[in-house]
Amino acid sequence: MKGLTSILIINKIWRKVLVGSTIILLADLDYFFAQCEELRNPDLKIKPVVVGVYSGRTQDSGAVSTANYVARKYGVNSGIPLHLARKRLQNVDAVFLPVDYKYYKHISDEIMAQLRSYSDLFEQVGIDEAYLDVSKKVQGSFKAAGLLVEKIKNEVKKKIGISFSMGIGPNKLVAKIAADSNKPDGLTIVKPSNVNSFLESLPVSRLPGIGKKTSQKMNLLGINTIGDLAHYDVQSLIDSFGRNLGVYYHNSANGVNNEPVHEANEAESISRISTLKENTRDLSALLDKTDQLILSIHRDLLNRNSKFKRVGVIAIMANLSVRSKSKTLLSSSDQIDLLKKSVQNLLESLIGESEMKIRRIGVKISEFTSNKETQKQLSSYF
DNA sequence: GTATGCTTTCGGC
DNA sequence: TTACGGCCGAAAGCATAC
Repeated sequence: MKGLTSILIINKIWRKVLVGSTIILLADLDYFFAQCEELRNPDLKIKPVVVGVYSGRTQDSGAVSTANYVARKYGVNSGIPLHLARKRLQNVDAVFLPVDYKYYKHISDEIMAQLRSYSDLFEQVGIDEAYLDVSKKVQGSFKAAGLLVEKIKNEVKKKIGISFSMGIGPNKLVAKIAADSNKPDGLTIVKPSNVNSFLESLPVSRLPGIGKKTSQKMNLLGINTIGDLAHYDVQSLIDSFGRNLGVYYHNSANGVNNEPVHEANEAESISRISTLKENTRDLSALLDKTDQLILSIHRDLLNRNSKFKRVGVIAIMANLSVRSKSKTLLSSSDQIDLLKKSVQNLLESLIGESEMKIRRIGVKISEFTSNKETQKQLSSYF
């Protein structure tokens, strides 16, 4: 065992000598949905562009998915109600469009293929982000990495017409924060020797995984910047946030992160959610909607040749609070009737727990097993 | 008391 | 005056087993 460890360490040192340090890129496609709309209609570029999810319940009910930077100047950001966006842009020549996911996905696929070709290891995150491990490709040189990124940016701009922001760092965490710090069309390089000075003055909320709630809690402990967090006693962090998070926060604040770049796996859950025409707590009205959602989920399930073992329903109540119910089955299944029956049971019990009417309803399945595996096991058994 | 598993909520994009 | 999507994975919260 000791011998093996030594070999691994020697291996690591050799790698360092041969290729230099690890270099990770994070590419983040700028205001992606809105930029895609500008791509197919360049006249939009000078106007505020708002891409929204329209729920169909009233004119303009829904939320903003992405807005271009012209619209953001008016306070129109992701997540705000479309009505509010209208109000903020009422005296401006603004353009409101519904999301066209298929089109955006097509553009994304082309860009991702391009990015992948420049990487040693590639990991797509969502429709608009990707990590590239380019350590070998650039021989561990941050300078070479910077030149490579300029080249990729120009090529994607020329071939596809989309801009993105890039962060370069010694690991995924630093690359991500770097990319966030200069948008749109930015490039930020953080060499290992600059990691600490780069991070220390930033607010803790810039660390992935630290949102509003956690940063408020940290502020109460006197932790405001990432530098404060980096110097805070680890054991005290563990006491406040638990072992996993405490260690994660400590390492992250010090720029330490060893997450490898790897190809994304298949999704761990499939879900659909939809806004009802009007608020209701009538079971048959809800089941009409969940049946539609189930049909779409089941199509996806068959496409990936999987079985599910867990079923859930999620309800957004009239006051926008969220309730959910889920259940693990005794065995995996791909049967739509079982799915429908499970959803009905969960829905009945959820309705029984509150007097409030429901505004949006969703269905989710998870804990998949592959049909292929099952078939293999069966055939080898017989 | 700690690990594990199940269920609900949180939060990023 | 108010206004409010549709995903996903991770974390939190809780119960049970050892």
